[in-house]
Amino acid sequence: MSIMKSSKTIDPADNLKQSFHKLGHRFTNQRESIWQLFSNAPNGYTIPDAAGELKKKGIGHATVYRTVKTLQKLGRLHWVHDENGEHRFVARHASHSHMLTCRSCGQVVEFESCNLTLLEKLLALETGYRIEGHDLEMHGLCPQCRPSN
Amino acid sequence: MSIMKSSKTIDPADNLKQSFHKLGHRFTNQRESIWQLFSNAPNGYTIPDAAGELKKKGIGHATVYRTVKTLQKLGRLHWVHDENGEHRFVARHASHSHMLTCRSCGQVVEFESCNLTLLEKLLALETGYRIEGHDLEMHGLCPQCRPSN
DNA sequence: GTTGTTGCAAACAGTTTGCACGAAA
DNA sequence: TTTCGTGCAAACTGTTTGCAACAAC
Repeated sequence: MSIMKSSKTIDPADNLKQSFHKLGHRFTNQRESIWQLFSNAPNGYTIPDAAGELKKKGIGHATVYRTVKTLQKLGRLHWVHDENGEHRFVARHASHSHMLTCRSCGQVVEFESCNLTLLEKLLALETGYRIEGHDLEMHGLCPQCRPSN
Repeated sequence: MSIMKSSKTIDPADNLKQSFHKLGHRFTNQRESIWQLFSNAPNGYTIPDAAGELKKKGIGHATVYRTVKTLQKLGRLHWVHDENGEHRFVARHASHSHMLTCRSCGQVVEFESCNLTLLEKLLALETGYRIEGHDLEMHGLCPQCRPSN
């Protein structure tokens, strides 16, 4: 059994409309375009870069900022940290997933498994915190960027 | 045996000078002040907030930005994500550690254990990546902010 | 004395906000 | 028709850079 993304896939694109409606938001052409851009970009985009692309379609950058925030809230976008610490936003296709990124070319691989529930329980016991969640990012070099030895 | 920070503590403050020298950097009063500020702040600071504090001592904000980067490179500072996604920098007292933050008051607890080596090996096998490291953050509510039930 | 570091100011980049117009429900 | 979303521009915040004076070595 693989630990890669596979099961429990998020509602496909045509359900995006309903996701917006559930939050009381409208589903506009702009919002669909913005989601399409990220969804088709395996390495994601920083917001300024995405706004640059979307400007070609006449979408203003303020709209991009506003929509990325909403898509984050909906769990559709997830960020990873660039080399320089910038946030790059990547489409998320599973309800709980993490990202493995290549520090050289930026390629992103999504994975679902993480054995952190035990750690969360221990931390809760030792600290008294109510643990609500975790953020995990893996980084390294992808097969193409890795020295071939 | 606790999973909290305890063992393998980083060189204490008087060795900070040597850490800078190892990288060919000078150890100035400003750099010491900046480290002191973070080191004494359990919840850390965003850079603008830290710069605000340090301005009282006549330290310019450009110096704060430059020094925080260096302290990061030295492994002395580590960031956590604020509620709004801002980076808050926290002093790190162990060579490998992660942060558990309270989403309400911002309190930060440092911990060392994380059982991620197995996951890293599996991911390497499945993806062909050479895994170089991981970033893990836990978040929740601290005992003071947690509803008392 | 040499060279890296600082503070200042200015430039720059990233993000948010106000508002009249337009589009979704 | 009502209300929310959009684009534009302006304001704002965060970050970097150039440079002369200064301090660490």
